[in-house]
Amino acid sequence: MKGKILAAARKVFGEYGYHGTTTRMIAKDVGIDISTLYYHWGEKRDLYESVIMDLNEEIRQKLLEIENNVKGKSLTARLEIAIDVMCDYLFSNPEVSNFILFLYFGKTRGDSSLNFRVSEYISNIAIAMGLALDKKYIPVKAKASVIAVWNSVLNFISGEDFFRPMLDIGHDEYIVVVKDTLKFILIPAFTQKQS
Amino acid sequence: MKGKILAAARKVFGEYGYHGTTTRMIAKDVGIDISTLYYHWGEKRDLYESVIMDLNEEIRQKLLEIENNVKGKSLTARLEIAIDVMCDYLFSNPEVSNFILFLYFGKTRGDSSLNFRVSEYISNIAIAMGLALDKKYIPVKAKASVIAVWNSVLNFISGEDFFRPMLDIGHDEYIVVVKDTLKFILIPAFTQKQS
DNA sequence: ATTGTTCTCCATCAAATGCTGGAAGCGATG
DNA sequence: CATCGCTTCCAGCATTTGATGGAGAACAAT
Repeated sequence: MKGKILAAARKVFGEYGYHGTTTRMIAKDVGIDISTLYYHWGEKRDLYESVIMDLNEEIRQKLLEIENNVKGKSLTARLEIAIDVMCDYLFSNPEVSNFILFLYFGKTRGDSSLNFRVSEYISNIAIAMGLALDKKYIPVKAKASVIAVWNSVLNFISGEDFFRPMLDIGHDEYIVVVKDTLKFILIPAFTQKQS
Repeated sequence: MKGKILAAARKVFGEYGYHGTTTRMIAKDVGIDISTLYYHWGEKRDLYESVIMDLNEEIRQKLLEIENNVKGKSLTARLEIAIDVMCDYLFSNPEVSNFILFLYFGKTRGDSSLNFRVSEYISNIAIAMGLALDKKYIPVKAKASVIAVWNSVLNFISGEDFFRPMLDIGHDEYIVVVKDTLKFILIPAFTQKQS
């Protein structure tokens, strides 16, 4: 039950954001009374933070998976694999990217400072992609590039409802276009001669 | 007064999103009673939609300005100008990009279908940048590329509080890094030989 | 001064929302 | 069966929040 609630919370929080979500919405989504929800998770904020921690772990795993997959490959191949894997994962779990974007851009009333551990990920990706040679010092440029890529992926997935009508294509084709566009833009950038 | 309220609403809605914003927060920001706010703008939703329309017009103007600036320039120069102008504008008005991102990714309780006229912009940019030759038919690839660029810009600006600490740099340097990173990634992509 | 218009605020309401107490269901154990 | 622990739900409380009515201030026109 705790798991079912957590999954529903992730979904609803991802769609409507923290303030846009009411505990009753989550409870209804699970099919239980609010009291049951409070019995298992306590305050709304606690549940919200639990979702964050849950997502943190899931994404860490996913990036680890990518890291293992790209070892020894060429830079182009590494980028392609990373884009494909992340897109497949996020398209299958669209609430994830939505949730993360809310965390990035939305303030939460009352104090906040919720920590989503992207920072470590960014560095790890930069190294895995070969953008940084020394683990001790990762250039600002490398980090910023990874952030840009990371965001591009999230945006295309979360913004599907918004962007797909503009392109006038179906869902499956959208996935292909997104992957192609990301590769089209990113691969030349990272494989160009460093100036 | 109507103007002051609209400006405050834009700011607060941009920070906290629709549901995260209360009419009292906006009124307090202006320094007036809520009743005064309701007197001028009626329902919260009306005020919200007014902000959207206001932003629509402002962005249309900004893109028009860019369009006029890039005429006759090379593709590389066009991209650089577009990135610089948009970054300068959005860094000076960070609530704008935040607001737009909320529109993209956040559902609003109750019925929604608020229309933010990005679709036209996307096509116009594609043409202005020379990614599409025929105004009648703009390739999906061109549109998708423009969307990716557009999103990248918004993300860097709205996510400054999130990303800047990762890079461990100051605000002014952040602006420079963002512009450079965008150019670093985008220019090679669009100037590469089409395959 | 009177009148009328516009604007602002105080007090307040009704609904929504976060949250809780207590009673009842239910399965395991004795 | 009786008891215990765990879980679920009903009913309700306190606060927040969207929204309004009415009284008064500011000000202009006559």
